[in-house]
Amino acid sequence: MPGRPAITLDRSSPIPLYFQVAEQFEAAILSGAIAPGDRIDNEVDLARDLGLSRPTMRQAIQTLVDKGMLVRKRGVGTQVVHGKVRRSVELTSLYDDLARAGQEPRTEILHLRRSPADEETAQELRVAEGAEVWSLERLRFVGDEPLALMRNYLPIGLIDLAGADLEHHGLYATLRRSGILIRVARQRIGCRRATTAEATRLRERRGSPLLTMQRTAYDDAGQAVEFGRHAYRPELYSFDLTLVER
Amino acid sequence: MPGRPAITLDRSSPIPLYFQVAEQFEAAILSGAIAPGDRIDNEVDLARDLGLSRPTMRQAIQTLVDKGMLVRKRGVGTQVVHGKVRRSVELTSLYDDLARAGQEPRTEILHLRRSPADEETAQELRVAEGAEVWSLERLRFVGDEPLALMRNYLPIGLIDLAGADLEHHGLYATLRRSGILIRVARQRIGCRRATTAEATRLRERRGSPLLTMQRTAYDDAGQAVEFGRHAYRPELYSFDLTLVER
DNA sequence: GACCTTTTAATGTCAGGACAATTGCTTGAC
DNA sequence: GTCAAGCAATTGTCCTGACATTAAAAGGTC
Repeated sequence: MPGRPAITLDRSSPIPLYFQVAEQFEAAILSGAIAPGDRIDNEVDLARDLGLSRPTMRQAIQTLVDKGMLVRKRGVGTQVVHGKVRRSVELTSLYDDLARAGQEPRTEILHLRRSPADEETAQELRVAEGAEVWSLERLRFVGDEPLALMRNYLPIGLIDLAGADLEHHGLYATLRRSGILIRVARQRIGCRRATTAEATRLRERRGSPLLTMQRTAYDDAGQAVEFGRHAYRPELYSFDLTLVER
Repeated sequence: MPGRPAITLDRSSPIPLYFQVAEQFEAAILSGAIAPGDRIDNEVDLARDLGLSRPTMRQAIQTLVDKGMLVRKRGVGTQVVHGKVRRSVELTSLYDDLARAGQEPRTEILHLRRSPADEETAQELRVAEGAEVWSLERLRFVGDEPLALMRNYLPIGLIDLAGADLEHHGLYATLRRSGILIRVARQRIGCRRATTAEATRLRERRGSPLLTMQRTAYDDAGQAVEFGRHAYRPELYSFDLTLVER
């Protein structure tokens, strides 16, 4: 029946206070210290007891509401949502995802070269059709099984991929280390039959269903940074997402 | 070069001020009155000119940032994101989606009955295995083409589906009208071959790839109110989503 | 001209307060 | 006993103010 976890604040830390509070609430929820369905204490009391202002406390709770872990009801209170919280689709690469899950991913670079952009790629990256772009094709494994075939296109001049260690760090981590921060991405998830070439690479039969994802990512200047066409083996991969009504 | 659209505020309206501002900014962006890449005026000036406080103005901008339409950069400003804003995955039903797109959807109810919950359904809805739940199966058309086969399971007692007009209103609208508000939903998107029964219903060949979506929806009390297993024809449907880094 | 420092401008964080709106419960009348 | 009015609890909205942090631009020095 704890209406709140034990929370310690470090005011000298550069980590924002609302974030510290949110983190510790999240840990308490994930560990089960606060059970699903439990009501947490009201904002005013929490703020007073922690020595915070109410807006700061509200901001902490809001971040968890946005994550789908808490639900607020005016006149009632704030509750922990039922149902285990699956990881939602995030702005991270598959490599990061797998590494976090401890699955030991491995990447094989099939090719990395400069080539003219096809029509769709040019449109997504906002370059002229036929203009040169980086073209990267990779095959990702979990253990010995091929998992995904990934084709990425990046505008030239943004980054020099030739020297990047793409086998060990993932595309997004490579971009981050070059100071390129992805802020917005638009994805389209679909499904189609494997081509012969895809089937060979992924060790599937020709015509097997593949889960596909197209993504265009934009940096914090709103510029298109990456366009990708990926294909996943559906027995090994799916997209989990949490939707929250505002 | 407009740093802002013309904004009118109605302080007597029950619609929150921050929402009024966000709506009008959104309209200006969608209409192209503010072009992608344009920087909008800074928060302080906007707040002053509109006669609002800065937190309110910030809240307005934040809602659009959350939607992926704007990007903020500390020390720099706030910009309109490039790339047309596709509809993101929202907490609405397919019926709502299609109706909004003016596609004239049509729904055929294949069956609506009470039946014992299988293991997965029972777990998702948090009822005992074998307990009775509503079982609803529908086939959705766009024009003459079957688009999706939808199987939904709802706990009994929450709502009486027997009298609902599911052919014309969609499941979520029906729930809304009964005072049940969906606040959080978890989805898993995948892909597999069609079974014979599915292929017949969807006018596909047996073994054709189908896009699948599993969803569990929770109301504002955190209770599971719906579990669904849907299958879509991949030539006619895909999932678009916008991801935003927080 | 290249490089470092300072300035400036913008968003990020936080405080404290006030009132509104909604909900659920209690109390009272019938 | 039942129903409705009132009340208390809780989140929603909005205000004013302050300082911190970051990034780009401007300026000065070598």
